[in-house]
Amino acid sequence: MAKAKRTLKWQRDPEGMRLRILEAAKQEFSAHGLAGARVDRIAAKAGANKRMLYYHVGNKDELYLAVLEGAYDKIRSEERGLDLEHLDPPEAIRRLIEFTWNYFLRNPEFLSLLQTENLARAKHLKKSTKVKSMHSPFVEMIRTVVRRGVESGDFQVAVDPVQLYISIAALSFFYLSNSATLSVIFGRDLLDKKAKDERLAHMVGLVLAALTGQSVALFEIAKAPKSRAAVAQTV
Amino acid sequence: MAKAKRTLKWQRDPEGMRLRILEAAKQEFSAHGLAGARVDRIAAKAGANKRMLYYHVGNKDELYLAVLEGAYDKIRSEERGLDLEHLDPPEAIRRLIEFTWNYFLRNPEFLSLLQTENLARAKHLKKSTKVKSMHSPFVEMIRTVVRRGVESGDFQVAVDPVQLYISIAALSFFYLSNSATLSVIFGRDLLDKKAKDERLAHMVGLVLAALTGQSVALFEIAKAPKSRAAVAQTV
DNA sequence: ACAGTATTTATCCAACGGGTTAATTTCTCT
DNA sequence: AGAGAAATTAACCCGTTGGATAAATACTGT
Repeated sequence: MAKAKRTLKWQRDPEGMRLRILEAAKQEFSAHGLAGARVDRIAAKAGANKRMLYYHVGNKDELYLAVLEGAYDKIRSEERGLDLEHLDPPEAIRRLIEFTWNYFLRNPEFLSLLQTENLARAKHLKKSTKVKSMHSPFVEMIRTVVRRGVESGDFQVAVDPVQLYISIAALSFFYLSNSATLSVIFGRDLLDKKAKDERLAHMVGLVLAALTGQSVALFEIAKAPKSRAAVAQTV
Repeated sequence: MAKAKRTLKWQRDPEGMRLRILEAAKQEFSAHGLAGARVDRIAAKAGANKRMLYYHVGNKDELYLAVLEGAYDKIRSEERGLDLEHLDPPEAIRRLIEFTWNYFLRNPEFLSLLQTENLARAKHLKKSTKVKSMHSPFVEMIRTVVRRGVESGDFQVAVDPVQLYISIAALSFFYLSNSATLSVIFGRDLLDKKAKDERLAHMVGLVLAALTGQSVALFEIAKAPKSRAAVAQTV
């Protein structure tokens, strides 16, 4: 009460409101998909009136696209922060895998949004001029890392960087985005600490072994799960 | 007109009707997700009345679960048909990757259904007693293949079969389920013949190189896309 | 201080969509 | 044949939902 002015019925804050709306929309769309998302819930979550969504962003579809573009924007900008140029090739690849894995872990909504958009066959993304111009810097990074690796003799073969990029993303993405069904099927929790550590070790080991021809130390960890079975538990 | 009896208003065909409903539901759910699916459209597609869905299967959720269970049922039964016991380890792994890839290609609805279910955090699958008992036979298959490979010296290291299974699935799954957004981002069609051939070659090469320590012939194809790559395939 | 504009609230509504009710038609068994 | 059960149709119900309209309230510059 005793704060600055006295509490008015409401204050203006267009920028803040827009951000809160987009954040709420991100939550809602990633939790329920496009069709399952409820405009009213987004409004409520943003502490706003439903009319505000239309006023500040647009209708449901525009809202969704804005969220999607924001998500791409965010990952691309983080990707740019990671420079692999000065690392030796195997270390650069390891770093890349770790970044991808951790980014997905820290931003589960990103995974959900991509799933949702792919379910829609990228119908919305195709309309976005924004996203099409945001190339991932990774592909070129990988290209030079691979070239350096081959030249130095660290890597036994030159892979197509796009394929490698997709594979690295795939190994993390699928594990995390499908962890719910996989956990049911395998009857164990794929998201507990130990399982996650093992997964990261496995991925790094797999990719580096393929590139260098030598199985990496970390790969071995996954190898002999001394079989008090890796489990830990689910549901 | 001049057929068998004369055309009655309608014939009875409970089993056929049930199948048509489930098939239509599979299409609808995989195309639009759970929330996006329309019960009326399923009925129309099945050449039936909406009431029939409820009569033969149940409400929307039950319909969805039946479809999901059917999808798992199908892949598990095909998996069982694949026996890798008599192949030498590297060949068995290659076979496994090819099967997975081709199955996903031939059954795109399976991918969509899994995405949908994971978006729902496997809420429905958890309720299915059926699916929980249908363990994939792959894990045990892989375990013995890996053991044989290590013993014979073909493989340089013993991987955890669950991790390997997930990785093999991941490499195909992600590429296909996310091909829509990836195609937009890379500005090229990941689903044309050439791209698919290269992808399969890359996956086989990656996994086998990791296991054996030697880069496989096929791996090279991806590198220098001379592309008349292996394969035979699909769709 | 006040006029004009930007921001927010309070209601409303028409279409949609899942599900239900009740009547109708075909089949089967005796 | 014909009665009872099974399968199918047709019509309706009603809460939900995206979106729109109009009025109120807070700012801004002059």
